This record gives sequence, C-alpha cells and structure tokens, in this order.
Amino acid sequence: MGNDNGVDDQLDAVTSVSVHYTSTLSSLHLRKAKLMFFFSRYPSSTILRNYFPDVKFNKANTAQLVKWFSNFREFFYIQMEKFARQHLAEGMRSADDILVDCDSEIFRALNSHYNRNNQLEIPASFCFVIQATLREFFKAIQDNKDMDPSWKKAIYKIIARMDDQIPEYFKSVQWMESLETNI
DNA sequence: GGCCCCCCTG
DNA sequence: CAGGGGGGCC
Repeated sequence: MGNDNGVDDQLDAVTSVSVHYTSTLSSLHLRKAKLMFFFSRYPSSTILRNYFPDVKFNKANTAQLVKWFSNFREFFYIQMEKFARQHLAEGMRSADDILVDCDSEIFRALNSHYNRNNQLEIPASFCFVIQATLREFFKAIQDNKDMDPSWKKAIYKIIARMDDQIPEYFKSVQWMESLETNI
C-alpha cells in the first residue's frame, strides 16, 4: 500500500515539517480531543482518524480515543441534567426561559473542563447546543419523562444531530503542538 | 464476530 | 479517564 509504518518521520503534506508518528495517545492529544468536543459530540472513528494525522492507529488506540469522547459526553450530560433540575427547583416554568451564552454558569463549568487554559475561542454554536440540550432535559423532567429508565435516549438522539464541522486547522500537527506552549 | 454506545465503577 | 459489562446493529 506504500504505507511505511516503520518510518518515524515523514513529510506533513500541509506544513512540510517532519512529523513524529506515534501509536501512543499523549496528554496533548487528549487536550486537543477536548477542544474538538466543542464542535462535535459524536465524531465517528473515521473522522477521528483523519483529525489525528500524527497517530498510527490500531484497534486499541482507536477504542481509547472513541472512549474519550464517550467520557466527554457523560460529563456533558451530567452537567446538563444537574442544571436543568436546578432551574426547575428555582421555579422556572418554561424551557424557553433558558438562555445560554458565554457568561452563563453552565458555560463556565464546561469550559473549565474541556478548555482549562482557554486555548480556544469557543464557537457560538456550542452555546446553542448547550442551550438546546438544557431545554430538552428541562422539558423531559418537567413532563416526568425521567420516570422512564431510558428517557435520555431521545435527548441523545437530538443532540447527536447537532454536530458541527471540526475546523481544518485541528489537523495541523504544528497547531496541536502549539497547545503545549500555551500553558 | 466487530463496532459503537451507554452504564457503572474506581 | 480507564475497565468491564450489557445491548443494539450490520
């Protein structure tokens, strides 16, 4: 196939700099994955492979990367449910009253988790996704749908359709390494 | 079987 | 976050 996996350094097609290939996901890869979450909550394994050009993928590290996003989603949804219940407890009546922007408490909670060092300017679309998710949880709980053991499934389905395109620059190994400096 | 997702746990 | 288990889908 002309795919020399034994070679450590090859030329990056875009930046023309040498890329060190690895099969081990680093803390930098993790940091980058978290930033990707702002755009996509449900990236497919093929998309993930494309966005980590410096990784020599195999079954194990692919599963690991996919698992990361699963963990990201868990934290995300737990926060959503918590805040939705909080709004109900505070007497909010309509889901339409839920408005999320970059100053919202829920936003700060998520930002500190996925974007600790503020290395990325969060896309407005993410605030919209948070707001939509919050409203779905709010309505479901308000309608007592949480009595159903699998009541969250319907919400997951809706949110899964709200993924956005991940910017191309995420594919740049050079960009990823710049995240290391910005600590 | 293999892949993916969620749940629960530590 | 990683491990392990369960269930769904092709």
